[in-house]
Amino acid sequence: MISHMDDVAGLEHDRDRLGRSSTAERVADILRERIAQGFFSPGQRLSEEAIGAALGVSRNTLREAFRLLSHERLLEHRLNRGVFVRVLSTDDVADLYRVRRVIEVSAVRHASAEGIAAMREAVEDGERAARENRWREVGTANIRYHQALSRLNGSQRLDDLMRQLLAELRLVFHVMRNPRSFHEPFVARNRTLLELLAAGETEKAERELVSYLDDAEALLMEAYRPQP
Amino acid sequence: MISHMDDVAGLEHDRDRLGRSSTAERVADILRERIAQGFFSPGQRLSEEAIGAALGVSRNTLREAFRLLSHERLLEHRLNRGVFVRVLSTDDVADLYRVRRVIEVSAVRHASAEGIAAMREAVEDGERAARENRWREVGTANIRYHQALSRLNGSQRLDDLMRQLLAELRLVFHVMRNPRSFHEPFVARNRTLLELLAAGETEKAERELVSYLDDAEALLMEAYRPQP
DNA sequence: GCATATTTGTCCGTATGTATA
DNA sequence: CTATACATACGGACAAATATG
Repeated sequence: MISHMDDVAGLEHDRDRLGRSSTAERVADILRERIAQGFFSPGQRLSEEAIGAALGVSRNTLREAFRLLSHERLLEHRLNRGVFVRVLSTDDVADLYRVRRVIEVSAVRHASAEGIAAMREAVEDGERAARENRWREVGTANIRYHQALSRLNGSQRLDDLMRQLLAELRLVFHVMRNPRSFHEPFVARNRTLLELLAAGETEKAERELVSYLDDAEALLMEAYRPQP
Repeated sequence: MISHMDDVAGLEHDRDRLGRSSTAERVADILRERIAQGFFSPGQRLSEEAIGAALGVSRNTLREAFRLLSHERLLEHRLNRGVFVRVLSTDDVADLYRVRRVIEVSAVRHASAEGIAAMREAVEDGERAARENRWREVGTANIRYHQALSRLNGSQRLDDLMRQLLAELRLVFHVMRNPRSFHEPFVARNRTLLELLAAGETEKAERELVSYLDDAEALLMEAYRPQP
């Protein structure tokens, strides 16, 4: 019943969630979640027919959902070939970290008390999850931490960009076979950066952040070597 | 003949341009250009039927083009109401300038010889156009100048963001009744910033840039007062 | 407030073009 | 080179929402 012929990555479980605002957006929400959680792997082709049937929507509607996700760079649209889950190149990863440096370094210079409080919550959630060996939640808290950091800029558009950017990076995180070794070092460094900001040590914080991002990028690149 | 019943803002003139890659993208290119040049005004509703007929494409294809432009924030999609040319609020303008400050200030810190050369070309084009009172081209050169500045960051994603951001700002530029008074002061300031960068005066350049953007924003806000 | 006309949202069937085995 | 599978694009249909009188 759960896995009959038309089922695609368990999509039929989401079928009942179709009932609110715009159909295409709801389909996009479902697919976005599936991609983030790794049910669809980078490079995999998403068939219009199979997914449309599994979700019970027409191909026209599904194509609109594909468009949405293509513009978030989670899917890649190749003309007359179909849509594929995005495969990030090492150049893509490098570019994502260039953008992170620009946004997050700027955020450090706009630090405010309320903003820092939101970061503190994320740090503590991460520390708690780490103590209990829930490494996936450590990763989630880490993303929340960097979103809170980005929010110091006070710009909705930069928040959106950051959210999209971190969603893209999750495509890469799935290649890390050992989530603990990837997340563990940054639990303490999130705390370090936070306390530097709280103490008003802007320049030290900026240096720590740049080194933090350099190290994270290097770690990711190392694990990502095999791919093109 | 030029203006018969089905004609919408002269769209039929673009009909022969339909012949290359993906139809929806080509339609989006045409509409994007029309919006940038002010043929469609902010707040105006774009009828699926009228434009589809004018361009000779089906509603499904046109809707895909609308999606593309909605995600570039040039169009706004209201459920069951249709798509409208985006109307920027003063908050939107403020946010756009916040993003510009982050990206362009960061760019100043990444200045390189080749990048500065591209900026110099744009400056000289602008100065030439200003001497010959071609104020619209002054505006175009100014946009090229800031794109070249942004490119100093060395990030494709930031370039894309900047391009989109400047396209959004053009929605606002159309409310300026006197393009000369808006563009003229910045011809000289573009030159000033360029020479500071070329001389390696990074800190002075950063201060000049921030003051530049503050002034531009204030000027725009002033002209934009009436709207919500 | 009601009834009608218009427009969008969604789906379907089909013909054509394109890539790949 | 042929065959197959698939995406692209069209046109028509109907329901639902909205605008208009």
